[in-house]
Amino acid sequence: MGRGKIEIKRIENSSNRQVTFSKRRNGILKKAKEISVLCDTEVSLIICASSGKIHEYCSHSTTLVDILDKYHKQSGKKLWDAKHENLNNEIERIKKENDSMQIKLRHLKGEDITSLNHKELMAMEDALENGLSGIREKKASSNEKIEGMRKNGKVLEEEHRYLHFVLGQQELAKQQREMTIESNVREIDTDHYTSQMPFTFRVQPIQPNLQKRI
Amino acid sequence: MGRGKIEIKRIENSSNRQVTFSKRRNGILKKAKEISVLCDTEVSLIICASSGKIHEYCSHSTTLVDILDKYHKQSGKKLWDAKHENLNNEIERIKKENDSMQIKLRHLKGEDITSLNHKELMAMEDALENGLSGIREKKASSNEKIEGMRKNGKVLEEEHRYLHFVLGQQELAKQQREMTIESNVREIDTDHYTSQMPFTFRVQPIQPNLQKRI
DNA sequence: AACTATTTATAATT
DNA sequence: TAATTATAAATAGTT
Repeated sequence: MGRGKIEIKRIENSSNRQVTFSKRRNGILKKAKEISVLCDTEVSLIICASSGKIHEYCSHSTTLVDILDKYHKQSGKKLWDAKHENLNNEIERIKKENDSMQIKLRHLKGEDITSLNHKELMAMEDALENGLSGIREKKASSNEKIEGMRKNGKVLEEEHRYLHFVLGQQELAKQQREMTIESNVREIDTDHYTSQMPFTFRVQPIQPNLQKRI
Repeated sequence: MGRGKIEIKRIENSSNRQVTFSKRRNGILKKAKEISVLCDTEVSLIICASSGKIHEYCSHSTTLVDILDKYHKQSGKKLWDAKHENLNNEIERIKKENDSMQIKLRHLKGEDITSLNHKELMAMEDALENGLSGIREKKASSNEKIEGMRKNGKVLEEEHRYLHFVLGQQELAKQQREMTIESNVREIDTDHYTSQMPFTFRVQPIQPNLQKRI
């Protein structure tokens, strides 16, 4: 039906093929709708375009699943069995993997080891020792870091308190100076603060090897 | 397309409807085949007649399941039955379990432990120590058992060799007796064997505390 | 089920 | 890419 009769075989020219696809797709979708309405029947039409897009018609008042159910019952063909079988195999495979890991884990925890032979026990011992040394290394470095942070924190805190103290003293001195500027009171110097300061506020050298020159 | 234009609505006359169904069904099946060949596409057409009979077309080089698979992926609509869904869920669940075990195993082997915090490291260390002590206990008892078997084996071997020796001597004595029955040779007694026997063949008491009465 | 007048679909063209 | 048109194909009503 067109300007010329065509042979029903793959259209090699790709843009022609695309145009024909578009026209005939609309045509067949319309036909599907018409037959389902005119004859009151259930129709499912699925067309997969080479682009990957899917065009579908499913008659009103039903669903694809309903139609497939009917198809299944009537044809006796088991559409899903192959699929189910594959899924079941997959489950079987993963479960086995799971079980063997479970056993390994139990062994590493020292459980159920009666079944192991001497060689296996030796291998296990090696693995555990390796793991333990790894863990201990990690833990040690982590402990060090924490300890380091703690120490550093303490030093900073003391410095902080000392600075606050000095600041407070200077503030006090300033006030006194202002109040007694005419009474010729000697200025309080920093050495004086230090000698007044409680012991805990004196900064300890961070590097104990570097002694303060007295 | 026919002697007169028709409105697209259910044909009330049942025999007319049946005739139209038959004609249009052939028409659309032909169209489905044509588009799939001309445009090289996958097509599935399912028509459920009111009689209950199902008419189907599925393009060459594919199957309904394939097409439905594509439909499923592309549309995201759930075509699968509950069983299918369950199997998929099960796979998902087991895979997750698998992954977490894999991670635990790696941790126990001392790999990928940088992500662990201090508390987790402590727990891991405990687990490894437990495992190790279990393994060592087992290994020790196994070693003991092997040693025990080895010792026991040696003793039995010696007894065996001794018994062979005695048997050989008795055989010899019998032959000599037969050969010299008239020459009045004194019978060789068991004490005599023992004194002739090399030292290694003398049975050592298994319980050293039970001394042989002399 | 076959026929055929007419509608519909669409291949080629614009 | 979309509209047009000449023609093939489909089919509604008839026999």
